[in-house]
Amino acid sequence: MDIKTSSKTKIEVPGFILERTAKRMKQYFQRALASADTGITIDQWVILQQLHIQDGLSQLHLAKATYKDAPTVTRIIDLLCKKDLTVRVPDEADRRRFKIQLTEGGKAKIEEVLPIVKEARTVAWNNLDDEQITQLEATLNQIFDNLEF
Amino acid sequence: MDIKTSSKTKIEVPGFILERTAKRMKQYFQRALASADTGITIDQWVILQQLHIQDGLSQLHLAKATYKDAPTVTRIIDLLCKKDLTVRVPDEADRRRFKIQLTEGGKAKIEEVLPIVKEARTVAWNNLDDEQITQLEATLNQIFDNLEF
DNA sequence: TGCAAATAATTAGTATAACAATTACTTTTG
DNA sequence: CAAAAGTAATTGTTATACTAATTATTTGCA
Repeated sequence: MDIKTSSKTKIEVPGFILERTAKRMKQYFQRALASADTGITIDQWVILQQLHIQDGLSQLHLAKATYKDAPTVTRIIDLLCKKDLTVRVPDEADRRRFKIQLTEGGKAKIEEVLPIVKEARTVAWNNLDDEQITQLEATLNQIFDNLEF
Repeated sequence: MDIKTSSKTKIEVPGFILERTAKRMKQYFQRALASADTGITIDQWVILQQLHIQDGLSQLHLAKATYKDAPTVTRIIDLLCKKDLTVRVPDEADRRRFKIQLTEGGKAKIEEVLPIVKEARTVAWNNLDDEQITQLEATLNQIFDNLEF
């Protein structure tokens, strides 16, 4: 019995396909970062990338922008700070907050990692035309909106 | 500054949309299971569902069928066995293996959970026609294949 | 103004996931 | 047939995610 190729013995609902594709994509990006010895994970990259777009965000802003929750962001920032890629700057306007800022090392890390991520993207979207990607985004966003809570 | 609605300050590449949609879907199903007090997680459900399709699979077969890795399956089976939903039956043809079998409780749990999962699915696929779902599956499978390793 | 409610960050506990390494067993093959 | 190679399950470590609870601070409202 070969589970890998039998069709009647596999879960094939769209949700499962979505889940496994997202998982493999994440794994692929993760391995690309690991084999290039970047020293960061894909989730840490997502935070760095967000800071690249807009530096000095609070942790809660980062959480909302990246769809991660607050405890997760706390721990990712802990790791990024330990690696000297970011710093927590107290927000003097609200002493509960920090502004998370990229260090010079953090900015350098972004320059280092960006080509690796772009290369992985070209692999992922290979054989897909713009129309398909647009359609994919629209459908995914519809599902996302359906599941608003 | 409202991060939630500003478009220029958000990461909007297709991979990010895929990731966040898969994450929200998983979260939605997870909450449906939790609020109905099923006592299982969505990942445990995936294993149960696979056993429902084909009972008595080895852990490695389960891993391949569900795209989880072996250690993850070991730990999920540990939990399912602790809840008396499955049992590890030694495979006398190969003493390295177990056959994972549903208990009566496991079968009952599947009957209990299936309607909850089906209901969540109708919410997820709301506003999508069959053509869109077919297209979505095809595109996702193309991406999945692109990232074969 | 003062106190209750809300907010930002953190901590703790459990579950999932990747990877590496280990143990026990089976298959290959020399 | 015995040693080597391969396989199934497990264990350990690190990271991410969700929930709940805690602390510190700020805001809202009576």
